Amino acid sequence: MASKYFLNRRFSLSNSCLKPLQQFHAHLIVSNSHQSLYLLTKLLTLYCTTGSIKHTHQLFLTIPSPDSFLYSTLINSTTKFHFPLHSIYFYHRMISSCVWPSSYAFSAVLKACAEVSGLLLGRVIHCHVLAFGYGLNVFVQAGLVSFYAKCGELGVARKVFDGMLVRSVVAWNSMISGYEQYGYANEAVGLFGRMRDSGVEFDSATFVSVLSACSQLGAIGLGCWVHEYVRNHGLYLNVVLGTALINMYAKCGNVSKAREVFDSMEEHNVASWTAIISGYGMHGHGKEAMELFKLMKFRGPPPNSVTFIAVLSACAHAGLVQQGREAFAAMTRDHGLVPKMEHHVAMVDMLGRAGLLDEAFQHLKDLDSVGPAPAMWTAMLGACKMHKNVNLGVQVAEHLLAAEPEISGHYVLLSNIYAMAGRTDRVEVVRNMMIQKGLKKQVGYSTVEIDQKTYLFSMGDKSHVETTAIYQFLDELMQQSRAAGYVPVSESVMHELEEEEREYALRYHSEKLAVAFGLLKTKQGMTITIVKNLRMCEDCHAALKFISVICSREIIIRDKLRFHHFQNGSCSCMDYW
DNA sequence: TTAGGGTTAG
Repeated sequence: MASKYFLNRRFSLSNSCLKPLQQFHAHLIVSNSHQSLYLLTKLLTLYCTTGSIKHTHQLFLTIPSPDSFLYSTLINSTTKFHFPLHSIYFYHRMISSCVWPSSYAFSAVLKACAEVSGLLLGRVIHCHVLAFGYGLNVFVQAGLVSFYAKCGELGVARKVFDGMLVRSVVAWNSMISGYEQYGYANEAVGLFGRMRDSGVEFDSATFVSVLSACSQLGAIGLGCWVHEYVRNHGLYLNVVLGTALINMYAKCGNVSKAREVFDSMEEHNVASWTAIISGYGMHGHGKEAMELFKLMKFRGPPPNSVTFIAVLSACAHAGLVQQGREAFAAMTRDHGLVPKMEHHVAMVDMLGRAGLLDEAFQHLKDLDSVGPAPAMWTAMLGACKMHKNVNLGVQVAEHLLAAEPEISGHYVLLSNIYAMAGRTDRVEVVRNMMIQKGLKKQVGYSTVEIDQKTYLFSMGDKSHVETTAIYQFLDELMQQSRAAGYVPVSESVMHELEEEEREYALRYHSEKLAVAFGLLKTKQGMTITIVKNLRMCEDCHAALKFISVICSREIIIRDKLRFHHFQNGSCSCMDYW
């Protein structure tokens, strides 16, 4: 319903804008001005602005000898209004008509290539850049850096970037953003450090990418530095920068700071609303997430598909099943949004976590006609493990292993389920299957940030210079924990491939090492924040409750799915994860 | 004599 409304609206908007343009065009012909390339260029741009590529193209075909400027403007406009294929077509027309391209044409067509992920085409255009002598043009070079970075060719992007004699802020931003977008957050932060040293002035786009990198790393120290800089230099907190800050604070463990930023922003859009709802959700604050969602419906922009993923996920992590069901129904009923696979995954996850395994399974089976995605089976399998339903778990795992036989995580989950049921014979079978297929358990790692520097630990890691002190301190902590009543949860390591690794693995999981290091390196009373790439294991979850009491510290762990705040012997997730 | 490259939520 809603999309139909927007379609009609767009259609009528185009129509109402087109008429005066057509009148203007008619006027040009009547007054014999239709030979003026200047006026025709203007008219082409305006047609493009209305979204009517058909009229733009038709007008172009009537122009006998377009010049370089007209082509550049046309390529630029078609790219700007998201007709990348037309942009590439007009570029081709220009080259084959032997019109000498300007540097402007290259910036624009490279952007169009990036939009369609046309790596091969972009490479050809890179050759043209060199052939036409624009290899050292600052704008074209920045365009190339941006193009290669967006296509994930970070090495090539970096080569062009390093070869620049003058590096504009946009070139720096493109390179930093490329690293961040492809998950190389450390490289993004590192390059930002070099940018600081080089004396180039940052702008809000620099900070948006750096803040996203901080979010990935849990690097709140650097994130706060950026926030301070923005405040001290009077940079306007636009909606994009504000959203990046909300996301950074939420993902670095400080959701109340995220809320402060949200409240201080002059303008909110659907992304900023979604960011704060999602932030509350990942910390298990479902009530606050739903209150904001209510407020959004009352005075914000209409929620979109991403907003509903955040809402359903917030309900899942807080056990708000009824509200989740209602939101799922409202999605189509009130907002005309068709649930995508991600929404179904969130529903299965929510119902499964709440122990409503039959309903979750039914939701999954109802999608049989379209074929439920592996992610739905994964959510279902996770729920079976959580609620110790071995029979259903095995049934679900069979589907999942048939669909994705190469994902080691599925085998690990299944072996956990067998281990819980005491079926060590089956654990062994699953383990052998993994060995036969040459699959290895995904390596878990945890990071902790101290004085704006991020330290990474993996299981049994001994690469750190202070390894001896860290292990000694961790052993002391575990000893004190045991004296206080902690019992190791050995199930958590049943999936380790080698027998002798188990005891060792349990004692020196990456999150325990990162916590020990964090405690050693920070002052008493300071909160420790750890980021883990996988879900945290049950044993570490149990141990950290004790450690939070022994050290009188708040310990925050962000795992693959959500946040855990350990304080005074309990966790904010209430063991509901 | 008209114009450019970079940035948010899952």
